[in-house]
Amino acid sequence: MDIETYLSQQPTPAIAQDLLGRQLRLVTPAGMMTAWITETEAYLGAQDAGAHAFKNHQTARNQALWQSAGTIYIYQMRTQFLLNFVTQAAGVPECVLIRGIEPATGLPLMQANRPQPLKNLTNGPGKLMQALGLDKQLNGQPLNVGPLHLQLTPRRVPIKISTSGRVGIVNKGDWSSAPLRYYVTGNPWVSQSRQRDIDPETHGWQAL
DNA sequence: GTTCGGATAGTCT
DNA sequence: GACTATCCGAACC
Repeated sequence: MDIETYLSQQPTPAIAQDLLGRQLRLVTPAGMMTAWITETEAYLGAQDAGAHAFKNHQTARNQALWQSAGTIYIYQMRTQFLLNFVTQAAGVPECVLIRGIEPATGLPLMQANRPQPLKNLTNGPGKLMQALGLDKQLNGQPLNVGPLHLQLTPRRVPIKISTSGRVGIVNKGDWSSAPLRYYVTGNPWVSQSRQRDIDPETHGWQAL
Protein backbone atom coordinates (compact mmCIF):
# COMPACT_ATOMS: atom_id res chain seq x y z
CA MET A 1 0.00 0.00 0.00
CA ASP A 2 1.31 3.48 -0.76
CA ILE A 3 1.51 6.06 2.01
CA GLU A 4 -1.25 8.33 0.68
CA THR A 5 -3.70 5.40 0.71
CA TYR A 6 -2.57 4.28 4.17
CA LEU A 7 -3.07 7.78 5.62
CA SER A 8 -6.55 8.26 4.16
CA GLN A 9 -8.35 4.92 4.40
CA GLN A 10 -9.38 5.18 8.08
CA PRO A 11 -10.59 7.90 10.46
CA THR A 12 -7.67 9.97 11.75
CA PRO A 13 -7.81 8.63 15.36
CA ALA A 14 -7.49 5.06 13.99
CA ILE A 15 -4.55 6.12 11.84
CA ALA A 16 -2.87 7.77 14.84
CA GLN A 17 -3.09 4.48 16.75
CA ASP A 18 -1.93 2.39 13.80
CA LEU A 19 1.14 4.62 13.41
CA LEU A 20 2.47 3.36 16.77
CA GLY A 21 5.25 0.90 15.94
CA ARG A 22 5.66 2.07 12.35
CA GLN A 23 9.13 3.13 11.29
CA LEU A 24 10.33 6.65 10.57
CA ARG A 25 13.37 6.82 8.28
CA LEU A 26 15.52 9.86 7.52
CA VAL A 27 18.25 9.79 4.89
CA THR A 28 20.98 12.43 5.27
CA PRO A 29 24.44 12.93 3.75
CA ALA A 30 25.91 11.80 7.08
CA GLY A 31 23.93 8.56 7.07
CA MET A 32 20.55 7.04 7.79
CA MET A 33 18.48 7.25 10.96
CA THR A 34 15.49 5.04 11.74
CA ALA A 35 13.15 5.00 14.72
CA TRP A 36 9.87 3.45 15.87
CA ILE A 37 6.91 5.74 16.51
CA THR A 38 5.88 5.55 20.19
CA GLU A 39 3.45 8.44 20.73
CA THR A 40 0.97 10.33 18.52
CA GLU A 41 -1.93 12.77 18.73
CA ALA A 42 -4.88 13.13 16.33
CA TYR A 43 -6.08 16.57 15.24
CA LEU A 44 -9.51 16.57 13.67
CA GLY A 45 -9.65 19.64 11.48
CA ALA A 46 -12.47 22.17 11.26
CA GLN A 47 -14.54 20.72 14.12
CA ASP A 48 -11.59 20.41 16.55
CA ALA A 49 -11.13 23.41 18.86
CA GLY A 50 -7.57 22.26 19.58
CA ALA A 51 -6.52 22.11 15.93
CA HIS A 52 -4.79 24.78 13.84
CA ALA A 53 -7.50 24.21 11.20
CA PHE A 54 -10.39 24.87 13.61
CA LYS A 55 -13.33 26.39 11.72
CA ASN A 56 -11.33 25.90 8.51
CA HIS A 57 -9.20 28.88 9.42
CA GLN A 58 -6.49 29.04 6.77
CA THR A 59 -3.31 31.04 7.36
CA ALA A 60 0.13 31.17 5.81
CA ARG A 61 1.41 28.78 8.48
CA ASN A 62 -1.12 25.96 8.10
CA GLN A 63 -1.53 25.70 4.31
CA ALA A 64 -0.09 22.18 4.25
CA LEU A 65 -3.07 20.83 6.21
CA TRP A 66 -5.34 21.19 3.17
CA GLN A 67 -3.03 19.15 0.96
CA SER A 68 -3.38 15.41 0.33
CA ALA A 69 -2.68 12.58 2.79
CA GLY A 70 1.04 12.02 3.25
CA THR A 71 1.95 15.72 3.17
CA ILE A 72 4.41 16.74 5.88
CA TYR A 73 3.21 19.58 8.14
CA ILE A 74 5.94 21.15 10.26
CA TYR A 75 5.53 24.34 12.26
CA GLN A 76 7.53 26.10 14.92
CA MET A 77 6.56 26.27 18.58
CA ARG A 78 8.83 28.75 20.38
CA THR A 79 12.31 27.35 19.70
CA GLN A 80 11.06 23.89 18.67
CA PHE A 81 9.81 22.33 15.44
CA LEU A 82 6.89 19.90 15.51
CA LEU A 83 6.26 17.11 12.98
CA ASN A 84 2.81 16.18 11.68
CA PHE A 85 1.51 13.98 8.85
CA VAL A 86 -1.58 15.12 6.96
CA THR A 87 -4.34 12.51 6.86
CA GLN A 88 -7.52 12.24 4.76
CA ALA A 89 -8.23 13.60 1.29
CA ALA A 90 -7.05 16.98 0.04
CA GLY A 91 -9.28 19.72 1.44
CA VAL A 92 -9.86 17.88 4.75
CA PRO A 93 -7.39 19.52 7.18
CA GLU A 94 -6.75 16.63 9.61
CA CYS A 95 -3.35 15.43 10.80
CA VAL A 96 -1.39 13.34 13.29
CA LEU A 97 1.33 14.88 15.49
CA ILE A 98 4.38 12.68 16.15
CA ARG A 99 5.26 13.14 19.83
CA GLY A 100 7.77 10.35 20.52
CA ILE A 101 10.06 7.88 18.73
CA GLU A 102 12.37 5.06 19.87
CA PRO A 103 15.78 5.24 18.17
CA ALA A 104 16.58 2.13 16.13
CA THR A 105 19.58 2.86 13.88
CA GLY A 106 21.79 5.91 13.41
CA LEU A 107 21.90 6.59 17.14
CA PRO A 108 25.33 8.33 16.97
CA LEU A 109 23.93 10.78 14.40
CA MET A 110 20.98 11.56 16.67
CA GLN A 111 23.20 12.11 19.69
CA ALA A 112 25.46 14.38 17.65
CA ASN A 113 22.40 16.47 16.76
CA ARG A 114 21.12 16.46 20.34
CA PRO A 115 23.76 15.68 22.99
CA GLN A 116 21.55 14.15 25.67
CA PRO A 117 21.35 10.77 27.42
CA LEU A 118 19.48 8.13 25.41
CA LYS A 119 16.39 8.26 27.59
CA ASN A 120 16.07 12.02 27.04
CA LEU A 121 16.86 11.96 23.31
CA THR A 122 13.51 11.60 21.53
CA ASN A 123 10.81 11.57 24.24
CA GLY A 124 8.97 14.67 23.05
CA PRO A 125 7.84 16.32 19.81
CA GLY A 126 10.50 19.05 19.84
CA LYS A 127 13.23 16.74 21.09
CA LEU A 128 12.79 14.19 18.31
CA MET A 129 13.06 16.89 15.66
CA GLN A 130 16.32 18.09 17.25
CA ALA A 131 17.65 14.54 17.26
CA LEU A 132 16.77 14.09 13.60
CA GLY A 133 18.29 17.47 12.79
CA LEU A 134 15.12 18.70 11.03
CA ASP A 135 13.70 22.21 10.78
CA LYS A 136 10.64 23.32 8.81
CA GLN A 137 12.29 22.91 5.39
CA LEU A 138 10.16 19.84 4.67
CA ASN A 139 6.87 21.58 5.51
CA GLY A 140 4.38 21.03 2.67
CA GLN A 141 6.43 18.29 1.00
CA PRO A 142 5.27 14.69 0.56
CA LEU A 143 6.54 11.76 2.63
CA ASN A 144 8.61 9.05 0.93
CA VAL A 145 9.79 11.30 -1.91
CA GLY A 146 12.46 13.40 -0.20
CA PRO A 147 14.69 12.46 2.75
CA LEU A 148 11.89 11.64 5.20
CA HIS A 149 10.12 8.30 4.88
CA LEU A 150 7.33 6.53 6.71
CA GLN A 151 7.81 2.77 6.35
CA LEU A 152 4.85 0.42 6.86
CA THR A 153 7.25 -2.51 7.20
CA PRO A 154 9.12 -3.57 9.15
CA ARG A 155 7.01 -2.72 12.15
CA ARG A 156 6.75 -3.36 15.87
CA VAL A 157 3.45 -4.11 17.59
CA PRO A 158 2.51 -2.51 20.93
CA ILE A 159 1.46 -4.87 23.73
CA LYS A 160 -0.98 -2.21 24.87
CA ILE A 161 -1.93 1.29 23.71
CA SER A 162 -2.76 3.96 26.29
CA THR A 163 -4.87 7.04 25.57
CA SER A 164 -5.20 10.44 27.22
CA GLY A 165 -6.15 14.01 26.50
CA ARG A 166 -3.75 15.90 24.28
CA VAL A 167 -0.78 17.66 25.83
CA GLY A 168 -1.00 21.45 25.93
CA ILE A 169 -4.63 21.69 24.76
CA VAL A 170 -6.17 23.70 27.61
CA ASN A 171 -9.46 25.58 28.00
CA LYS A 172 -10.89 23.94 24.88
CA GLY A 173 -13.87 22.28 26.57
CA ASP A 174 -14.47 18.66 25.62
CA TRP A 175 -11.62 18.85 23.11
CA SER A 176 -9.13 19.27 25.97
CA SER A 177 -10.07 15.91 27.49
CA ALA A 178 -10.95 14.00 24.31
CA PRO A 179 -8.85 10.79 24.19
CA LEU A 180 -6.90 11.73 21.09
CA ARG A 181 -3.37 11.10 22.42
CA TYR A 182 -2.03 7.57 21.97
CA TYR A 183 1.16 5.97 23.23
CA VAL A 184 2.83 2.60 23.64
CA THR A 185 2.21 1.65 27.27
CA GLY A 186 5.50 1.22 29.13
CA ASN A 187 7.75 2.66 26.42
CA PRO A 188 10.53 4.94 27.71
CA TRP A 189 10.40 7.35 24.72
CA VAL A 190 6.98 8.76 25.52
CA SER A 191 6.76 12.39 26.64
CA GLN A 192 6.24 13.05 30.35
CA SER A 193 6.54 9.33 31.09
CA ARG A 194 7.36 8.42 34.66
CA GLN A 195 10.07 5.96 35.59
CA ARG A 196 7.68 3.66 37.41
CA ASP A 197 5.47 3.33 34.31
CA ILE A 198 8.32 2.11 32.09
CA ASP A 199 8.73 -1.58 31.22
CA PRO A 200 12.53 -2.02 30.94
CA GLU A 201 12.18 -5.55 29.52
CA THR A 202 9.86 -5.11 26.53
CA HIS A 203 9.66 -1.32 26.16
CA GLY A 204 5.99 -2.09 25.55
CA TRP A 205 6.51 -4.03 22.30
CA GLN A 206 5.39 -7.56 21.51
CA ALA A 207 8.24 -10.03 21.01
CA LEU A 208 9.54 -10.24 17.42
C1' DG B 1 12.25 11.13 41.11
C1' DT B 2 8.86 14.77 40.42
C1' DT B 3 7.11 19.45 40.13
C1' DC B 4 7.23 24.15 39.02
C1' DG B 5 8.45 28.54 36.82
C1' DG B 6 10.86 30.94 33.32
C1' DA B 7 12.86 31.50 28.59
C1' DT B 8 11.79 31.93 24.12
C1' DA B 9 10.07 33.35 18.95
C1' DG B 10 6.67 32.97 15.57
C1' DT B 11 1.94 33.76 14.49
C1' DC B 12 -2.44 35.96 14.56
C1' DT B 13 -5.91 39.57 16.35
C1' DG C 1 -0.17 42.64 22.65
C1' DA C 2 -1.73 37.99 23.68
C1' DC C 3 -1.21 33.40 22.94
C1' DT C 4 0.82 29.02 22.36
C1' DA C 5 0.26 21.17 19.86
C1' DT C 6 7.71 22.99 24.37
C1' DC C 7 11.99 22.35 26.91
C1' DC C 8 15.16 22.84 30.65
C1' DG C 9 16.93 23.41 35.09
C1' DA C 10 16.34 24.62 39.84
C1' DA C 11 14.10 23.35 43.93
C1' DC C 12 12.00 20.20 46.60
C1' DC C 13 10.82 15.90 48.18
